[in-house]
Amino acid sequence: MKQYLAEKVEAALASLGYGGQVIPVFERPKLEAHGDLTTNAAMILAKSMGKNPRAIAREIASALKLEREDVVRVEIAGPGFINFYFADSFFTRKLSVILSEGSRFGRSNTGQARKTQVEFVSANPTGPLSVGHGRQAAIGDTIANLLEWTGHDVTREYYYNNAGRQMRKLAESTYARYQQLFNASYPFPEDGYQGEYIKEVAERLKTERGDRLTAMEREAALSVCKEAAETVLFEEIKKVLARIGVRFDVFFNEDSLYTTGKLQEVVEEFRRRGLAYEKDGAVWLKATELGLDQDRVIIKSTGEPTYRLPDIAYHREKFRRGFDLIVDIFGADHVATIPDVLAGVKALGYDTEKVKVVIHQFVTLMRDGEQVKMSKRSANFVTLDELIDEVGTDAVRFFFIMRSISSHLEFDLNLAKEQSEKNPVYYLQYAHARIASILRFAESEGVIGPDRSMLASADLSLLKETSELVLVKLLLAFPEVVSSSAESLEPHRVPTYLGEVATAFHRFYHEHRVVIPDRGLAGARLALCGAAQRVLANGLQILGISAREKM
RNA sequence: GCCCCCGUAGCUCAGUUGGAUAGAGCAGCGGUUUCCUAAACCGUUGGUCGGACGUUCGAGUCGUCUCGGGGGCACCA
Repeated sequence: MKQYLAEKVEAALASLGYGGQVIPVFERPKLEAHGDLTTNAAMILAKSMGKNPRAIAREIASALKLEREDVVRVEIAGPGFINFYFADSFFTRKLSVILSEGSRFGRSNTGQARKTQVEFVSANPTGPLSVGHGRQAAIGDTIANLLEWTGHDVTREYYYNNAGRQMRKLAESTYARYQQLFNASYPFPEDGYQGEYIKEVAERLKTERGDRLTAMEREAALSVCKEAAETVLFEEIKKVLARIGVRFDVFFNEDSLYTTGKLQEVVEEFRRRGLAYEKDGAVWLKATELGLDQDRVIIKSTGEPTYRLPDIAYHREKFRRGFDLIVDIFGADHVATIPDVLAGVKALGYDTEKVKVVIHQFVTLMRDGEQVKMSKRSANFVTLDELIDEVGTDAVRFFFIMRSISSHLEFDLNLAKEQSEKNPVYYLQYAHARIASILRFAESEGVIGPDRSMLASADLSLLKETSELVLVKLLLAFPEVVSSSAESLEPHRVPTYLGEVATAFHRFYHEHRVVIPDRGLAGARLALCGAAQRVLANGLQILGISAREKM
């Protein structure tokens, strides 16, 4: 419809001699009284022409040649908006599309099968996933879903490092806990990982290998400990991710960049371009030459790379693997590293416009109106696993997604657990279940058959009530919500929209009985119910939340 | 000192990429069920969009400054 109007308005503009000076853009007005679509083309034109916007709007409106019966009214309003009003039948007719497309309704091909990578979580296997990782997992997976729904060819990727200092510390911590099982006074490293999970790994080692590690050389034993800890922790991480419905296509090991010489290649490339130099025994990246405020070390004087070098090399690999769109999802604590990495990749000749960095803010857990203090050292550290235990997977995913990514997220544990109307997850699921119940009832009354195929043949023009039409229009907006949400990488728009759908449905349900003696109208209303259920189900699927038949 | 995010109703947050009279949920107050799920619906109270200046037909949205909260500025990741 936008397409049709755009053509007509452009033709009108051309006939008035305004051709090419403005591209008419249409949007849905906030207020229903302002029509179904509106354009501000006249106001934009007024600026460059120095004329009265309302006068131009009137010119355009009278030059419009609309032959369709779908547009019932064109109005000039406010400072110079041109508002278009469509016939109710235009909307109700399109409702059948929802039923015929079913689980595909809302999908589009705006992504044009572009090879897309979404990198998220990327936690090193040094401990259990935190609540913050949980938010990232939910955001990443939902963005990946949205990109799939808009026709991208998506790879979900997890980047991790099982080498380096942190893992060394993990090995030493595990080794110490293992030794303590035989000798309680064995010293624990000062900056070791305190968590209980380390003790569990040690116990497991004891079960599997007895005391044999105590007799081994320290380095050899450490290597066994490292491997054991890594294996156990990664299993745990994957298990928790699976609990909230997140799976990855690729686990990319940072270490592979070392063993295949990729890091060296990048350093050589920087040298060749005159962007690397040595100072104080370290290798520096001339970041100042790339527009940043200070040069950065990429290889320490010890010979070890800093995190920047592998990150740059990794991103270079992303490009080399042929991704057209690269989405990185990071927590707010990583913001500072991004400019360096992007500048480095750009210096290597890659188009960093293809990299979209999504930075999410932190999560605070609230219990009984008080903030739950979380620190890795203390005992009240809440893991993602524990959070899922407490509130369930649907609530976890919903709560992590419902706020905009750039906002701090206040996670109210009491609310998430509450099985009542206050809980926004239940509100959506209830709407879906309620519709399922209506359809079951209609079936038991013999109004529709078990396969529900007759919904598609209902006479939708019978839908004339306000609350019916409000719902119809909202349902038809779903594909646009999906595509704009995907394009802007803002998954929170989906739950916001679904909440509106649920509200519109509940209102319709409250005002009008569905299963009524008038079989024609009953059929139309059942079709509307079916369409609403479909939109809710598809939306919930994008969010990775279950759509329930009963509650 | 510098960089990033946030500041909108008592609380938690939306706000269609600069549009028309700033919205929702919760909390408060008042209503709705002989009927397909009341985990629902309706009405109502509540605002200097942190503040100042600017950009323009038009600013919650953009720019500069400022105040407050959070995060970050290593040869840690």
